[in-house]
Amino acid sequence: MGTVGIREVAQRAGVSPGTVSNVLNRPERVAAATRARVEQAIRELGFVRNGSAATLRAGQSRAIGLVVLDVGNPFFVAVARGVEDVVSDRDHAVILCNSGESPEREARNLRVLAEQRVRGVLITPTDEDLSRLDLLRQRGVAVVLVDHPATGDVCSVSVDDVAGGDLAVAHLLARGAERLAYVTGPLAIRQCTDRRKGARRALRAAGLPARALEDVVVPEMNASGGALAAEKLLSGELPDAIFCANDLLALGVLRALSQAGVRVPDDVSLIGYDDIEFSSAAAVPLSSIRQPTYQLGKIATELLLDECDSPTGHAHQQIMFQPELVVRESSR
Amino acid sequence: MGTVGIREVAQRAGVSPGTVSNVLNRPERVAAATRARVEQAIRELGFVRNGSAATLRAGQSRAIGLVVLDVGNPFFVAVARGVEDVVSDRDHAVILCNSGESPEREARNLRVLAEQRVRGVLITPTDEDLSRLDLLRQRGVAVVLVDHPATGDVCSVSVDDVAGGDLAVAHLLARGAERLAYVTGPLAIRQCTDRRKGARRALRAAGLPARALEDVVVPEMNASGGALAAEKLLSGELPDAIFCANDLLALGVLRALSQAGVRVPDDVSLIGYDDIEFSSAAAVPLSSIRQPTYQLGKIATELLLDECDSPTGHAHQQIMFQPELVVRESSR
DNA sequence: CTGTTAGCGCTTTCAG
DNA sequence: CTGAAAGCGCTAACAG
Repeated sequence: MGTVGIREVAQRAGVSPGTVSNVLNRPERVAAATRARVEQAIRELGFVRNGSAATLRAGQSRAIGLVVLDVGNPFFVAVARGVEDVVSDRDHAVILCNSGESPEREARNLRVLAEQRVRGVLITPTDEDLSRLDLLRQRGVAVVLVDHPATGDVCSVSVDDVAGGDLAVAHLLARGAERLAYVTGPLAIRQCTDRRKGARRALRAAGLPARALEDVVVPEMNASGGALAAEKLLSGELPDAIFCANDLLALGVLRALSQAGVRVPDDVSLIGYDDIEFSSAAAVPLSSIRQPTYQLGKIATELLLDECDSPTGHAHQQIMFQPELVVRESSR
Repeated sequence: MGTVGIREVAQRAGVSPGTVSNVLNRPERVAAATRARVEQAIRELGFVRNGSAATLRAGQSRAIGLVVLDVGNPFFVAVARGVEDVVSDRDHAVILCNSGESPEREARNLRVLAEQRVRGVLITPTDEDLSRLDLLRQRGVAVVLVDHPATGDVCSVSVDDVAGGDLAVAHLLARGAERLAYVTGPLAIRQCTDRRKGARRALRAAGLPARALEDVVVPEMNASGGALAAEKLLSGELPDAIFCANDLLALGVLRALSQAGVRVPDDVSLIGYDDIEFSSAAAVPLSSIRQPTYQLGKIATELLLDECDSPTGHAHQQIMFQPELVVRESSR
């Protein structure tokens, strides 16, 4: 396998390696005729630029990292689309990493991204401990928090989860629920605790005690987790209404309840969170809290690239969107 | 930002750069005491190895590429999980790329992967034209086709789509359907044509002419595509049964039909393909054709890494799984 | 507008 | 078991 480098191309086109590099990176600085010769040589030789060499030279690559909690969750897929669209406009690449809600995997992912010398990282952290990010930031890698509000010297783009939890539970209460359950993933996940905080606020506003809302914690925020939660609920006295920390959980709850002969919303009301596409198509169309997912990814990426491009004259900002209640059959 | 390289670590630990490299890559060849000193220096300095430099030196990176048709499709997400699990066991990384069913984006993705000097590529091609892959293969990059049967000198792992199409339509016919529709994405996509081939085989076996199955082609294999197909179907006389080339399409069809007041399965039977998790939770639980998705990713990756590890003593093989019919409400 | 050149940080022989 | 040194392929600065 003859190594085809910039040297060989240069030789074939009768120019110097520097000129080939210019054709690749700043074509406008090369005379049209020379450029054409070089481009032909590139084609004939099947030359493909060595990205590692370029990255090594430049000190950083033309890529950013995106670390999400669950690639299997359509919520994050939608965010990723927003990221992808902005990034490819600017001729960068996205390295998509999945932490699977595990801090250890998150740390591994961050190390790989650091090794790859990405320009920046978009991340939905697995927990409150942001010290893992310092590894990156100290090295001059820009970081933007996605779906996680920041407090200080870092950009973030998020949605008001307290408001969302409030919205969801206020709605259930308005429909007459008195005993509620909150089905959630690990409480180390910020989204989970914030949504609960909002739920409790709604309870207080209605004059109900916090114990009117029972927590059902499961290890994974997916349909299996939901099924597990439903089992727990079925083993006791069913509540009037169930608020799930995301739609995947709600879908799992819905299925398990139906199989047990419990009717939604007649026997129990149900509301999810995220308003993923599948929710409206569920056996019982699911009420949910909608978030501007694509926007989340888009804005976060713009913030990140802005920080990369002018590390000095960049003011960190925390952007927070408001969620929206979507009422469907499951809580009607 | 003080650049912390292997040099600085070496200096601090009082050893040579070569020794630090050995600690990183072949720790067993370094005396325990020396190793401990080096590891401490690494920690104290917050050293992170420069992956580009290592890749440049090695000629290839410890990463493989995975190019899928649609990251938004749970089918590919499941495949990706299989890939991820094998790869991380072997201390490699996955670069996930989305072609979005577009040959142009596929070509772009492949170029990036070539530039990154990945060891190998797993790909579900957008069309029959595999020449785009030669760019890689000529450069010694191993390639395995995923969900796409190969014919010759390349590995592939796939599921028998002709059998799947046959299974689906034979089932619909057995339930008494006489006029059918096939809702599909672009026929350039192999899966789409193979499933149709199987469908027609079932028709023949039942003594029906090929025209008993009307094609409804939409540009994208997702829920919007399905809605579009439903519109077309509603503008004419509805068939007895609808076979969709994947579950996302079927879900879209289901929703659009329901909104138009058409009842499934009473007015029209419906079956999808892939048996994604959401299908069983749909408004009308969806019949579908199940494929061993996780296995697909797992086996493909094992084949790929095998080829990478012994490029010479590697025999290409084409593995084909059989799909399975799953009957639910939508065609009962 | 084009050529020359000096590394980017790491790994890997080859000596010691 | 450890050190010295060459070079992977590319780019950017400077000279012509």
